[in-house]
Amino acid sequence: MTTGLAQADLIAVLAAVTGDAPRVMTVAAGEALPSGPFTSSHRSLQAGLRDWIESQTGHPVGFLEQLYTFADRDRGEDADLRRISISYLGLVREQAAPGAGRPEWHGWYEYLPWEDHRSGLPEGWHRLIAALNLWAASDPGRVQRVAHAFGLEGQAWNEDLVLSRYELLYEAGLVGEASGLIGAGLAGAGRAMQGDHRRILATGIARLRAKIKYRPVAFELMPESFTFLQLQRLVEALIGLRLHKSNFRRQIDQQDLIEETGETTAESRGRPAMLFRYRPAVLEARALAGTRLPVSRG
Amino acid sequence: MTTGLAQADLIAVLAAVTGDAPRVMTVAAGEALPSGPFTSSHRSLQAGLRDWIESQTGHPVGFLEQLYTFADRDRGEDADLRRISISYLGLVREQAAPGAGRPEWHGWYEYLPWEDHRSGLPEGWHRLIAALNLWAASDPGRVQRVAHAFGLEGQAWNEDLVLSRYELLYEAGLVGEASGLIGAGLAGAGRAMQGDHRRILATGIARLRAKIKYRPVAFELMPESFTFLQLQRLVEALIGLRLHKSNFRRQIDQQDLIEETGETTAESRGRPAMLFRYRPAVLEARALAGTRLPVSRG
DNA sequence: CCTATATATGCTCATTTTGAGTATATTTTA
DNA sequence: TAAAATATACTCAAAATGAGCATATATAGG
Repeated sequence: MTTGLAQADLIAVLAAVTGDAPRVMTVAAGEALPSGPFTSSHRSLQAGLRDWIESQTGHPVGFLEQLYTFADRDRGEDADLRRISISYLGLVREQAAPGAGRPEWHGWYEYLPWEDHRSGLPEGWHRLIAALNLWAASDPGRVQRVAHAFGLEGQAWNEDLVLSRYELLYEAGLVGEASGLIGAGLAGAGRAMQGDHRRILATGIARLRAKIKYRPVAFELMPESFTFLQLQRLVEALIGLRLHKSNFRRQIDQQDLIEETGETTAESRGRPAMLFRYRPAVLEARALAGTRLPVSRG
Repeated sequence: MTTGLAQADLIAVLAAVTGDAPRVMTVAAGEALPSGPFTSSHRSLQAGLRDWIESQTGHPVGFLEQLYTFADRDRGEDADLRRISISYLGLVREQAAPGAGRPEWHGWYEYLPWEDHRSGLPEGWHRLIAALNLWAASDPGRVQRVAHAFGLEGQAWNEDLVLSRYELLYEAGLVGEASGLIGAGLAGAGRAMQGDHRRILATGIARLRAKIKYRPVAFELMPESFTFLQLQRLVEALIGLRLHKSNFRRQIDQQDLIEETGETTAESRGRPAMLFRYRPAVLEARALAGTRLPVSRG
């Protein structure tokens, strides 16, 4: 056919953070991302998805951004009618699930355990790398790509390369979806999802990790008031790395992103921490990092 | 309807640079971006678009990346069947157009003249800003947004905010599309395009300007060998700003992105410049800028 | 009450990166 | 041969970053 008719779906990567566990909203007992047909009952994609998410989670979506549109033939069952999936990344302040449990939240490192480096190398890392290296050994190009994506052979671990890593594992047949068996596969290779949902999750995490460096998106996931350490733990959860405490502090308050509420926490032992709130007015006014280019003045 | 059936189109922002003029491929006498229905004769979106572009331009597309998927109701003529447009950004090394002229290349600042600050403030700038301010005056929020997007009132010009600026001009009714009249509008407000094509162009330019800061995409637009100044002029054309010559040099060769070919140019007067070539091998190996976060070692 | 421990917050300092400008080299043109 | 034009190389202050240490204020246990 040449008409361009297609079946259009929406699919969402909805992220929230509880304590130090980043989570993603799932359906089908944790084996799929929420999705559904794109109906014309809403003005726009964005507005429709927003309403739908709010009805599901019971809470407004602070941040919602289009991720990617997939339309590969092998995604469709019907050979004539193509399936187009438009994916979105949304950030919500997590709450107790409404209706006691329908949309389930799962820790996203269940699905991508090799992405969490907060406590050194994750469980199953060495076996996973060994298997990857075995697959790569025959081809110098593969060895190069694996070393780059996973930070081997003296190269630094780059937390943004989430999608490259997933794709390499997929090519190597090390994630369940590749063999068509959900839940199969190596220890350390994580839990599988239906179709290409885990790939979409990887895309969402990659986008979020990249974005957090130049846009204050972390605040979309925080409660109204919070301590510095809570903010740091949240960012660490998202990027899967530990941060340097006082340098993180310095960076945040140099940017004038937050202000004291005047109150302090009474929790835990140790000196009580000051509480801060986000200053959204600043967001628009700021130059937002921006240039790496040596712009000329005058 | 609730089936999610839709009419799917592809639309491309194809960019090239000639001398110091950035260009975009157009059809319909420069009033539209090239587009067409998405047919199932190709394995994937990307592959299909790539073939199509190569047949049109006669040259391979080096870089091709999905931009955004639009599906607003007001884009469709038929109320029942939604129209989904999947837009792409592609970079090509410009050549003489094949078939003597069918796909026309137009300088992209024809459409967005307020974006070119290489020679100070562009023509018509003051009238445009005056008109914007008039529109904004009634609402402090608008004043704030305009000042931020256009770098007024002490705020710095941020070359990445291409889309915000176009959207403000649209809201203010200062671009032709807003009134339904192509070619109408204020001097300095640029040439209009059909439908939302100019908005898609703005999206593409914004993406390219952002990307060039952390990915060596400029080389996709350069010839095989080139001088430092040619490279600088190309980057300046894309971001619409002048760069500091020796700092630009330093930045480029600190990154080991290029190497000498051993030859020099004989053109023009003055000392001949060394010729360089891009070292693509490095691309994969490099850490690619990355972190602005204070990652902790050990 | 005093001390050990835990957490929060502040400070220092060497190193690297950036911004801006100046100096030298090699060519063409008058 | 001098002047103009372009290319390439240095210099240096300011700002940002990375790493660690110091001080403040709480709790817990004796």
